[in-house]
Formats: sequence, C-alpha cells, structure tokens
Amino acid sequence: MTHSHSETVHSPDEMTQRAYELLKESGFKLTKKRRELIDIFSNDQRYFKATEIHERLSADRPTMSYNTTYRNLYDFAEIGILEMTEYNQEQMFKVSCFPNTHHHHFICTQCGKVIPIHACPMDQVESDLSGAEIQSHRFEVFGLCPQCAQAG
Amino acid sequence: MTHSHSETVHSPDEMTQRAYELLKESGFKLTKKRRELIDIFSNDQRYFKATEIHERLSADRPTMSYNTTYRNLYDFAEIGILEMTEYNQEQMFKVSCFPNTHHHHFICTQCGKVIPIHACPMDQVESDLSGAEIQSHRFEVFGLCPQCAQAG
DNA sequence: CTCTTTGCAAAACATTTGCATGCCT
DNA sequence: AGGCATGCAAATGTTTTGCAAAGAG
Repeated sequence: MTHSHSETVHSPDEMTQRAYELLKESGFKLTKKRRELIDIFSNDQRYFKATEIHERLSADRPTMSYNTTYRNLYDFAEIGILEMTEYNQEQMFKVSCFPNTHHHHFICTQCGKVIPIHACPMDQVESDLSGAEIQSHRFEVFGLCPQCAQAG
Repeated sequence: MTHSHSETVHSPDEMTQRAYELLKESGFKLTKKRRELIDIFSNDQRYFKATEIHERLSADRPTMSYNTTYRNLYDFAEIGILEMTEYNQEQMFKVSCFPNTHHHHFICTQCGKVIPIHACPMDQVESDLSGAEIQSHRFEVFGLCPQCAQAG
C-alpha cells in the first residue's frame, strides 16, 4: 500500500467527524443508517453509484430502503458531505474533499478513484463572458487511473 | 437582432447540410422525421431537453413517438450531429459546433444558449496525471447569458 | 415528548426493448 | 426488393411522494 496523492486522502476518522459536523450544522439528525452511509464513503474516498451504495448497505445489515438511500445521498450532497457528478450515464457520489480548497478532479471511469488537478481554467475565461452572470463551473477529466490502466 | 458571437453561429442551411452528410457517412437514412428533428436544432443552436424536442415535433405535425425521438437523439449524439450534456438534472442536446475546432462552452441554465470559451485547461493538467490514461474531459461554465441576466 | 427519519408501496418520470408495419434508397 | 426506421405497448430503471410507524435529541 503506497500513499499516492496523500495530500487529499484523509483518514476515515477525519472524514467521518467532518460529516457529523455538517449534519449537525444543517439540523439533520445522526442516525444509525446515516452513520453506516458515512462509513462507506469515509473508508473509500472514491465515486460510487447510488445502487452500489444501496447494495453495500444491504449486504450484511438490515437493508436501508431505496428511498432512504436516495434521500440521504441527495441531502448529503446538498449540505456538502458528498460531491455529486454524472458520468457513464450515471449519477455518482463521493465524500467531499477536505479541506475544501477549490480544485478539480481526474476521475477513473472504471473504479471511481480521483486524482486532484490543481489548475483551474476559470481565471482565463472571464474575457469571453462579459455580461454573463456566472453561477458555477465544472471541469473534469475522465480516463483510467494508473492502476486500472495497468490492469487493463 | 445583433449578431453576437457570430464566429460559431452558422446558418441553418450550413448546419442542416452538415447533419445530412454525417447521417450519410454513418449509414443512416434521411427520413422525414429526421429532417424535422434536424430543422429544430439547426434553426436554434442552443441546448434543448429531450422532452422539449418531443413537444415541438408533436406541436403541429403528427407526433414523433418518444422512443423514436430518444433513439434519434442518442444516435445523433453518437455520430456527432448533436452535442449532449447534463445540467439541472436533465440530459440536454444541441447541434454540434461547426467547424468542429476544440473548444468549450458557457451555457445559460435558463435558455440553453451557449457562448464559446477558447481557453482549454488540458494543457496545464498533464503533469498531475502521469500514469493515467486520459479518455476525455469536460469543461463547462454555467450561468445566465447577458440577455437572461438582464431580464431576470 | 416532539420532530425528524425511515420503510413500504405506489406513483412519476425517463429511457429502452421487441416486434410488426412502413418507408427510404 | 431489402433493410433500416418507426410506432405501439410494455418493460426497465431511477428517483419521488404520501403516509404510518420508529427513533433521535
């Protein structure tokens, strides 16, 4: 086990604590199901499909129902516990990077792992967009991570 | 009517001809329904929802069925007649930019209009991604276009 | 004790598929 | 004529909703 990209990989405990704080700040209750959900994301800081999450939660323990899973995933994304994006025609979820400095991601389309990208294109675009009201931007690079590229 | 961003707005005829060529090259037949579909996109070079397209096709003429609409939208995206992206939790479609030089877009989240962005961040990211196999990238800026910003 | 969260079931919605008929080339 | 395109209807898959019961603070 090497620690590549250790700059953005935090310990499960750190991520879990951060998630609990965000729940509290936003007035959500900390339930057993939510703890299980947060555990999955904290222990594997990559992108998951909603169905993958639901399967994991159903594996050994009593199932978390689909609607509760979805409700929590989307709620968590809204309050900043999770990052959400879409690729391979699927909605994907990952625990938010922490600390939350602005950055972008390379995302492995096979395993969901991310590699941080420090360049941000926004400083070069303002000139093209005078008069427009910028709300958000998205910059993502997709491909195979070094591990998946070797395996394939 | 001013011609802002005229560099990427081509005449409906140009877009239509280009679409017909792409259909032919890819072995698809040019049907009446497909011509209607292409007309909509050529005459309004912005992003549309699939449902919006379907409604337009159903407005005065005999309806194009949903499955034919979807089949064609996704087929057209695959052969390069359309560009496809996702925002506001919806799959959106727009006629491809022509000529097809590499660039990115500001997209108005209200009306679907686009403004080209000429900067591409990819030249700055390679160093972060050694060992990875890059397949694609996505860079999009969202907000309100000058017209929608003023109206709102 | 109160209010949120959860489960269940069903609804809503978007997309896909199989198959018979119809239309381009 | 032959093969792709289309419509219909139904299946699929994902996300949402309403409501009663259970759990957290």
